[in-house]
Amino acid sequence: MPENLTHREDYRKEKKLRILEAAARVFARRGFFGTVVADIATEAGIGKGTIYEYFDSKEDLFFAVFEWFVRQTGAKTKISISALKGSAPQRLEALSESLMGSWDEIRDIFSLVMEFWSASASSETRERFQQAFRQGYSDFRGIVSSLIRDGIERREFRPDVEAESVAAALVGTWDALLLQAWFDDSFDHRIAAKEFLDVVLRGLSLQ
Amino acid sequence: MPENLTHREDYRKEKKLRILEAAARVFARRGFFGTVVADIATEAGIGKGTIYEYFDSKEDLFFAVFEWFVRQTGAKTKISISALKGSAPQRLEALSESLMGSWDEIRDIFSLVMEFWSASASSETRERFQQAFRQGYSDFRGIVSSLIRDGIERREFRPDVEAESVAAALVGTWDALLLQAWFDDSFDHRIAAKEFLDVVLRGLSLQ
Amino acid sequence: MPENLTHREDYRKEKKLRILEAAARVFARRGFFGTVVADIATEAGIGKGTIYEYFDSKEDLFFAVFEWFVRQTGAKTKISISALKGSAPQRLEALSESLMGSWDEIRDIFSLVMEFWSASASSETRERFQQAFRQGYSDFRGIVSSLIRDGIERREFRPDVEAESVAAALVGTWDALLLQAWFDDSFDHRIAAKEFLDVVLRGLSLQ
Amino acid sequence: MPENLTHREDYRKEKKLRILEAAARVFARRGFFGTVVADIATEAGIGKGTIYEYFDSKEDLFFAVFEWFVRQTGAKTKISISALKGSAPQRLEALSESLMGSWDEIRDIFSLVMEFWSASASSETRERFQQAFRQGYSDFRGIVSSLIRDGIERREFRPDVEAESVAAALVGTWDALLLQAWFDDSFDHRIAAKEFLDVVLRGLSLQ
DNA sequence: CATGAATGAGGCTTCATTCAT
DNA sequence: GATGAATGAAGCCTCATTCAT
Repeated sequence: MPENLTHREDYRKEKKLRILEAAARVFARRGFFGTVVADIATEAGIGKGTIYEYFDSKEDLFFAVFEWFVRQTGAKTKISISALKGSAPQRLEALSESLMGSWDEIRDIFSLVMEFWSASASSETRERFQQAFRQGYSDFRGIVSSLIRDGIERREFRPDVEAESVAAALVGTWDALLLQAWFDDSFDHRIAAKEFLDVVLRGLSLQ
Repeated sequence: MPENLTHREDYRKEKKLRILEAAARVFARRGFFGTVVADIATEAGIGKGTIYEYFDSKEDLFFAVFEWFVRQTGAKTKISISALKGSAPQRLEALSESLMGSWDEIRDIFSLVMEFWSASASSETRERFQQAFRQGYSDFRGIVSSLIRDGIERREFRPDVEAESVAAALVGTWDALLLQAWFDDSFDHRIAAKEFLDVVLRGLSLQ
Repeated sequence: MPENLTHREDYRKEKKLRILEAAARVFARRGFFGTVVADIATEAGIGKGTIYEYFDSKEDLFFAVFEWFVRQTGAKTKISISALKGSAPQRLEALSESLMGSWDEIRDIFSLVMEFWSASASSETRERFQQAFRQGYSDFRGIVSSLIRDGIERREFRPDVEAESVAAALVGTWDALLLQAWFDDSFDHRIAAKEFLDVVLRGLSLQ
Repeated sequence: MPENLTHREDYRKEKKLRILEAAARVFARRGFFGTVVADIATEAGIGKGTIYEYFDSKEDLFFAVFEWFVRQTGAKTKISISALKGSAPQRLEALSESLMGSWDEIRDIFSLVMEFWSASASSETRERFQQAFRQGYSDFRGIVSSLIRDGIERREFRPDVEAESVAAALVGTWDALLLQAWFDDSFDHRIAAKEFLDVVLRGLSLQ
């Protein structure tokens, strides 16, 4: 019986994931308000009613997609960051390149991020989303600032650098460069990131 | 009669502006989809139908707000930039402070910007909005990069600096810092901007 | 003063007629429900509000157009009929040709007739219109049947002919032939009327 | 599963028909523009939204009613005509009586026909309806004219009769007699048709 | 568990009519 | 008298959600 339950749970979990993936695609394509629940069902190859067996509402599903997406992205980022080697500047460069390089993956879901932002700007879920964003940005800022502090301790960066501020700005820069790439195909965010980080690293350096 | 016509036209133009302002407030508060046309009418203190005497549709009104907003912001920015004096680094600092300082004004309309982004992420108006954003970013990038090139020519910045890339990144950074401030009250974007620009200017400097 | 009043009345009467004519054109073009009062004003080259100085409502105007049209058509028909000369068969033929021949004039207002019919099929004015139609048809039937009775008395038609029935049918035939011509350009109602009347006259004749 | 599908399809088809019938009643009662979609739903005993599960729009439903009605009427007429026996004159008399006799059935849907005419006189569907009318009239004309040609061949009618013209006129006469009966209760279309056909048949006869 | 038929609240938009100028 | 700006009732349609099968 426990095994049975487990099987059933596995089944549900897998199905839930299928719906999640389908929903992510449709939301990214059409936006939250532009998306019709029936479309998600069609995309997932199931009946309309089935979605409500797994999620309470369209909004609930939307937020589940959001959380799933954030968790996924966060996990990937943490893994790639923890794998970084070398000096602080080298690690920052590697991080930047990793972020900018994942563009091809990110571009498909950037529309989704825009939707999350949008949802955070309106509707009652505003607070819910804002908090999640706050958290996500904060986590990332923390990682980068600890990396910078590490550099300061190792005497790779100037001691009077405000790690928190620089981290916040850098995170923002990367985000905004991806944004510019998103709505402007001709914009090369990789070069911009590389050149800019060069300047920043020089500014951080002891000399 | 020409005078009469002029009067009428003035009247209509002014009324259109009043509706625009009311719409901007409501759209900022509730988002495009969260906004009900009746709310805009109430906010403007007029009847529902009157809006349709001045705008073809809710979407039309929304885009009109957008264009009006972009035009306004763009004009203000250009004026404040043209007024900048001093060396290139000084001008960049002044620009940064000016942007970050206008936060109190901007914060009220940032929600509106989010809405425009949102609208650009979905629906058929996507292209319309994306292009406007592209243009806006591109304009601003151009201003900042010419400022940097100016600095290079004046030997205030290193000659091997990629003005375009740095400009794109800086513009993005400011944008993203405002964004972080927008959804995180405890985040001090002014300090972050100041500290970060310090680093960047040091990185740009000849030494 | 009486002269003054007369002038004013003349002015009003003429203006009313201008509105009537404009309304007839627009109603014929777009139908009652498809017509927007503003269009009539534009067509008449006046302001929207002015119409309500001369007519109580859109429906009132519509009915006024109808009555004006019926009066006009009726008057014309009576005149042309009273001018008919010759034997009863000859007068029927002349009448038929006159009716069918006025097609080029009628075709432009047939849409209007359709609208009147339509209005009679729906809305509260149903009864109003139905009665007018009844009256119009009845008048015309009366004219034709008296013409036929005249023929019977003159021994040009068989004595056992039911004048009323034949008149009703003939009137209907002409009406329906014009209708067919109206929605089928390739249909030649003149030939059909002529050939058919030939048969009918032969059927009415003593031999 | 195929059986299941068939069941579902049957169910939908039947439901669609129920809506069609309800819509026909309401449209006949109130006209196209006078009809509110909610009324149809009430008449059909279903919810407003359900109608849109089966028809794309009010106009679509209206045209579906029209087609259904035309198909039904056409089918009935063809059947009754093919069942006619006897000489050509006898068959024409039988046809006339059959048409005039079905008045009690027709009267309830004549309002509907008026609505179709109305719809054909306005809006973009004009062409759609006009063509259907053209077709219907043309079909009927064809049937009657072949009946007449048959009579000519059998030497029951004069050889110089223009079958097409007479057919067109006869069809029109019947139509118009029903029309007169529709808006004038006191008008006896049966007698008029009988008496008139007498005259026409006499006119068609060899003597 | 899965489904899709049914629903009705709610939103955008139209337009006849009014009325201040 | 003439005008057109203003209005709000009313209608079509969408779509998230429910629920019987």
